[in-house]
Amino acid sequence: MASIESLLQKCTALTHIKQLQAHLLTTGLFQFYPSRSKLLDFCATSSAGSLPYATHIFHHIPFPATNDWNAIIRGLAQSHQPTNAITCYISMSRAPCKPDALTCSFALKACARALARSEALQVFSQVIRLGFKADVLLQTTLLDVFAKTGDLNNACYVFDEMGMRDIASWNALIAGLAQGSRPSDALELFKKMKVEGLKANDVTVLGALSACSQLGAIKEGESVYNYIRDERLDDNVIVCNAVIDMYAKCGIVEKAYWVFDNMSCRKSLVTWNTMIMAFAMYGDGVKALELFKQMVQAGAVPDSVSYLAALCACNHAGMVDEGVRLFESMAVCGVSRNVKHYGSVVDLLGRAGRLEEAYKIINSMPMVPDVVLWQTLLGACKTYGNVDMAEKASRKLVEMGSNSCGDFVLLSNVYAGHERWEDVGRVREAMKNRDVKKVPGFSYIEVDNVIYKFVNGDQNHPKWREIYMKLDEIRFRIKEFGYVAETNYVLHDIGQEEKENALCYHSEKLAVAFGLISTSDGSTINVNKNLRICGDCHVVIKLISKIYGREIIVRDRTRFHRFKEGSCSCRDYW
DNA sequence: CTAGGGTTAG
Repeated sequence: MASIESLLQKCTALTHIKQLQAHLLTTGLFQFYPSRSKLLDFCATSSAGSLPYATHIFHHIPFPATNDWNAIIRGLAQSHQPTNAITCYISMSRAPCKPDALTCSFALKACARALARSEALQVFSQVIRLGFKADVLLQTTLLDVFAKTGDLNNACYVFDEMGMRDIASWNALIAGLAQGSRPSDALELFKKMKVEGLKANDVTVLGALSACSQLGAIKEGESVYNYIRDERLDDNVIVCNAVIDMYAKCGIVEKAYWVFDNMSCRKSLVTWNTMIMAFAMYGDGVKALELFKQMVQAGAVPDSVSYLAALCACNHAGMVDEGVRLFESMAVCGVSRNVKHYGSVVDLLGRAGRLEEAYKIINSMPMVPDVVLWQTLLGACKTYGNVDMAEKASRKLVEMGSNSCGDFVLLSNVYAGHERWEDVGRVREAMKNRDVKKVPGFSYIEVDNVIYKFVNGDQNHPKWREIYMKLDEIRFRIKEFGYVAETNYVLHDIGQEEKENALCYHSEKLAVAFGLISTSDGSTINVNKNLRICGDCHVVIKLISKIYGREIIVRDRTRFHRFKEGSCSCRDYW
């Protein structure tokens, strides 16, 4: 008889599995290993199988073996309800058979997916009790769980304590650091790995590229790409996609497109989506939509991410009607809309001043609108000075328990625009009574291969006095060009002069000033900010680009701004 | 027929 593996491989539907099960039952093989466990495993994890059916079989086994449990725990860990795997693992500890290393592996994987940190620690203590402490694979999984649950210190600790490490262990920590808002540490580890004589593979470079993208570290990114080419890692479409994304996020959309256009491997849907999103971030709506068409012509089927990228492109390019048409065509094409699609059109309509339509769309949503949607609408209300709508949006935000400082400032600015000072005061009072949160803004800039980070009002940089002097100079020079500080971007509970100061030392201004004093005349300055650029900084940087003859590229949370000769690529629409 | 399991782009 053919082996159970080869028979399972031929199963493409649940009925095939059932036939095989019947066959095993009649031949009496079902009660023996490894056949039963292998069938269970296949049924629980393969797309041809069915997890409920696997669970059903499992419950009818009088004394399940370790491998039967493993099959179910593995299946549950991969399912939409990974916590069920943890529950199952706990019931197993009351069963007569013992968990093995594999059981622990699947349980830890479930913890990672369920973001269950304390459960992961419990599984880990079991790992030690059962004597699997030195298992490299388990240690790597554990490291990954810590990283994914946001406990990077413990992830590093596990890594440091490992007696043996292989490439996957390094990869797990590099990826963990990159995805856990410590991209600089990820890059450092990437370099250290090479120093220690390990050869980076495709997974390693993905982590490194992700770190470069976040930091906007073009030099690093470029050198990673050179390595990729030398090692021929670019025959992997996933690697190519990450390279395209890296170039796009580091401000070189042309290079991103070059990589896209010169790929030796087959493009995937992600490849197209990445490139469309890249054009969108630059406000090049025409190219983005062209690519969207090309993608369809090439036979790819756009998914919800493709539509999001295209909508985003319309949004950043002010192509309102195209955007609305795309949004409406989604249903026809059978692509489901999520909160982000709604967010994008609401933004699109809001910025065009079509507030009523935006409001109607929010109310027509089949899912609960999130905070971001109402904030978007509120922002549009501020732009168009619509008090009624602003009050509606604010009421929703308060109901939803939003404590964001920006929301209060927006509402108070709408009132201020109509000189309704009593209402302004009321909002200010509400802010004091609540513990409003401010997300700290920061900016990165790379100078001579070193990445510097600035926070608002930063005085930690060794050259901070020089930087502040440069900013004073800038402030003086731009006033000649008629600059007036746009202080309505600041909280209302401080005086005018303080407001100007608060604006003056925004992280992006500090980074640009540092760029001016530490790079050669005429060279391009690249800055990367975690939040959206503020209106005042936008005005100031435009003027800087003109007065100092510099091209300045600022990447903010959502897009790129390319400042040149006094104007910005976004045409002040963002 | 007693291994299998870990790291991965939009």
